[in-house]
Amino acid sequence: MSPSARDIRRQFIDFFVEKAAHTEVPSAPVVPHEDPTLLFTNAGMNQFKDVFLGQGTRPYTRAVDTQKCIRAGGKHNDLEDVGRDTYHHTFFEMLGNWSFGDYFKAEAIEWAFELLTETYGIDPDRLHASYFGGAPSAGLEADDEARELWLRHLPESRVLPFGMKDNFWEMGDTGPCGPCSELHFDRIGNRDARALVNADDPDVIEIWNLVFIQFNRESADRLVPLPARHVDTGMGFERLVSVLQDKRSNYDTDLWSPIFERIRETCDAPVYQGILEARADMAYRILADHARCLTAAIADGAMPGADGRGYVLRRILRRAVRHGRQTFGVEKPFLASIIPSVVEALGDVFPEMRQRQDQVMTVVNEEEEAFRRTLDRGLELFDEAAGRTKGGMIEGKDAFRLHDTFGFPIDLTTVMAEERSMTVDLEAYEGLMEAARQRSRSGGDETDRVLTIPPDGLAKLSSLGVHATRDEHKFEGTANTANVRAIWNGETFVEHLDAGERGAVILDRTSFYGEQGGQVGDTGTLHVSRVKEHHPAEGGSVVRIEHTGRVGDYVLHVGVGNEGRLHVGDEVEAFADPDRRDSIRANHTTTHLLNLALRDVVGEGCDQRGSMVSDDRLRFDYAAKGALDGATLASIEESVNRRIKAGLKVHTAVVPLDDAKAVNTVRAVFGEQYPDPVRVVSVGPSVEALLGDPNCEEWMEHSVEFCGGTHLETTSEAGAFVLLSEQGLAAGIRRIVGLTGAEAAAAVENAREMRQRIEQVQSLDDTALPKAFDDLSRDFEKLTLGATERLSIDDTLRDLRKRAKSARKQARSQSNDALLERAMELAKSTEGPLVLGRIDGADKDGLLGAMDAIHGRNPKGAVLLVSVDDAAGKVLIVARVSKPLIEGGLKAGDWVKVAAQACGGGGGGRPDSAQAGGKDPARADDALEAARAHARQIVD
RNA sequence: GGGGCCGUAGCUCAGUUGGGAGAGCGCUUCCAUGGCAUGGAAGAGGUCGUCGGUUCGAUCCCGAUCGGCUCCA
Repeated sequence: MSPSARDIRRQFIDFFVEKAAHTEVPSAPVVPHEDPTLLFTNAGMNQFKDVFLGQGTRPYTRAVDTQKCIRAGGKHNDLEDVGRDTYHHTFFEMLGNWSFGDYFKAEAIEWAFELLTETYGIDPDRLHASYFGGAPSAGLEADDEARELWLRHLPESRVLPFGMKDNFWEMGDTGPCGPCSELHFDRIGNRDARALVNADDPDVIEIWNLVFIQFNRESADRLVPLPARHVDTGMGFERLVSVLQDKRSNYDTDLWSPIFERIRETCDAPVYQGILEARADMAYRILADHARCLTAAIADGAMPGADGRGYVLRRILRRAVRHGRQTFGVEKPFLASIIPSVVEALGDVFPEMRQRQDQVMTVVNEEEEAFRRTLDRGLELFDEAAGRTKGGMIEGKDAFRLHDTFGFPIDLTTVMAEERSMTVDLEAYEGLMEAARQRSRSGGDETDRVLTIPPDGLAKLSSLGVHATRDEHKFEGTANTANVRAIWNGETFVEHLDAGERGAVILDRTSFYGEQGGQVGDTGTLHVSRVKEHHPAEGGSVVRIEHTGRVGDYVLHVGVGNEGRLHVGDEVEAFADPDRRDSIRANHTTTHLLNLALRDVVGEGCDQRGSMVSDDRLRFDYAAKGALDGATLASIEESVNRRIKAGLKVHTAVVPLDDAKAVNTVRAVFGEQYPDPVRVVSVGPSVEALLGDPNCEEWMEHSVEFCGGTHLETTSEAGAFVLLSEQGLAAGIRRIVGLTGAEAAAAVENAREMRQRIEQVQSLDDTALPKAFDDLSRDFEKLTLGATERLSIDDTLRDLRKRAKSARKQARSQSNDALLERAMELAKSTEGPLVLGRIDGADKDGLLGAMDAIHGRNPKGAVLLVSVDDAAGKVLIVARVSKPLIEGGLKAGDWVKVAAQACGGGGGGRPDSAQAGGKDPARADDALEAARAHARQIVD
């Protein structure tokens, strides 16, 4: 009887914990925290990257874990391979043991061999070890140390050297690196499988990679030995299980069978046969893999969306839905019902999946519904395109449009075409695709580049001896003296920044707050106080800092040189703009109060999904089912203001994470990884009081959050809070925008003035009302107003709008009556087929109406009317000509043109009906005369 | 981060050399009708997403902006 996946995982962890005092570390979220270079966590080392880069430390030097990984999108993209073979997955677990400057090769190799052969009982004859065979061209020697260690257990014939590609690990172009050593397993056995190692043979597979980090690469040809050497190992869990359960495919293990069973029930599918080429079996594998991936990602807080990792999730979900529909013919949304089987399989190891199961299912369901809607729209276009094919080939531009606008992958279009015995012009499609890619690439903003430093730049920084910026005084923000350590110009590090140049300045210490945790960075100035010795003649310099950001543990002061030249090595006085900092502090503390008010008013479940605190407003995104009504908004606003008025003291303290987590009222953000110790921000009670009695009921009245931002000393400094808007962001997520301080006061004042104006307008009579109402309502749209005020004012305006409308209508019908009357008089007083006249004060519709009235009376003639609008300084001309007269040569278009040209304008239209305008009301009669002359010439 | 498409009546959408805002469904009223999408007549309902520009004139052309969809990196 083979061991279960659960046992295998447990044995791995226990082995390192018990055998060698490793600390068991939970898997990091699959959505990386503060690492923009990474779409998803894709390797076990991600969560320890800062340790390897020498930028961070851990309270332990030996760790063991199973890490949730996603490889989809980005550089490592396995999405298209999933389902086609037995071992590619978008989501998988990576087992690993780690040494941070502790043990090295001997122990790592010894334990790896012992675990596999003794604990797991793998036949040593099936194992091959690979080691780094050296690369003379790169100046690297063979890793004979590893070779010797393996030879203690394995014969020479199964300890094999490989080159850079297979056995030398590098994080980037520069940075930590080192040789690695892998264990390969032969699924068949009793043969000489040497030649099949690293040869992409499905039966001779790599199961464990041991990386020995011993160098730091400073440049393409310079390697320096590291003082602290690390071990980073990774063993693909799914593959290991297949080996230990003696299955040739990862999918044949008990990790997948419960999920397959659920798919069979849900989709009413034929039983899984395990055949690689079978369409149904492929769909099984894709559905199961994608369901696992979606569960992991969404449970860690990712959402399907239009860009970045959200877009990757959307594609994965659609691919799953498509296979369910096309292969199993499922019509209803079905994907969500597979999720519980994933949670059942993995929920014990990754409890967040169990906690968030309902939410994952809701999100998946909504996204599937949305996909169905675009699918329907695209189907119409497809039908249309199919209808006008020539020779049964769908045009490339139609296929492209389906892809680009409706999200139809090309293979879907091809399949649908095949079902109708048609083909797709793939060549033209590819051409358009490439053109689109080109267009997309050619854009781009120069100024953004300077805002961040890529990973190799970072490595360069540390090799230049630039240490992490000391920013412990960022909470006070007082001016400080600092030394310029580096200047980044967006491409490379430079020695100086001239006036007018843009760059990012790195100081040894700063009191600027770098953008972090949803709080914007500070702005300010850097003044040179003492120039570096060897260029004293150049004098001082000032740099205006427009943004402060963070990369790794460095704080970047991004700005433009104002005067002089700033050199690396100069001493500067750094001033952060104090007023702006105050506004940010007010908005940040108020954001915490808002978070608490939401829980008070709406209840649990409205968890924070993000926030943005800047100097002019605050933004808070949270999970919610639907919109909040006016009364709810009002009471949230009131709740925040009550706490502001109460003048509560804001306390901060850095305390052990576990102690802080125990406090009952803490609102932590899901999926966020908090440092230990963590900074606690408490509004009201002191942090000592909280920790002294973490379960005290009273705390629930107060806001306590883990937060690294800047805050007020007492809440009353915020002045007031105005809730500006509440709107939907994405399925299940809503956003509140709010103001504090002066901005809030202005919004309150705006509302007061607006109400006054409404009262004035209400007292107007019907002639003045329409225009006054238009002005009022236009200003209302533009005005910054609190959401509750806006709602209630909008209510008042509704009645007024009705009144204005009917007043306008009545006025128009009255003026139209008058116009018609004058038109009839004109017609009566004119002899012959031509009616020309001037009816001032008519608008376009009125004039056209009058013209029609005359035409109705005189259907065989021609009419041309002129109206003067003195206020606008314009002349309006309309004309209508009957068929017989058109044939006689009188065309309405020409006619009005002649008239318009006589009063400084132009115009045109159809032969039977035309309009024109002029800019000179004084010459309106000239226009009329010109028109009369023109018509007489033709008609008479 | 960059590109493409879309935004017109309560709903689904038409609307080209730039020249008078439409259809179907729904709604209101009246007439007819013993029936599950009943027939007929009349009517209401529109800042053509918003702001700016070009023009005598913009739903239409141009620019910005907001919202929805979508693709690429």
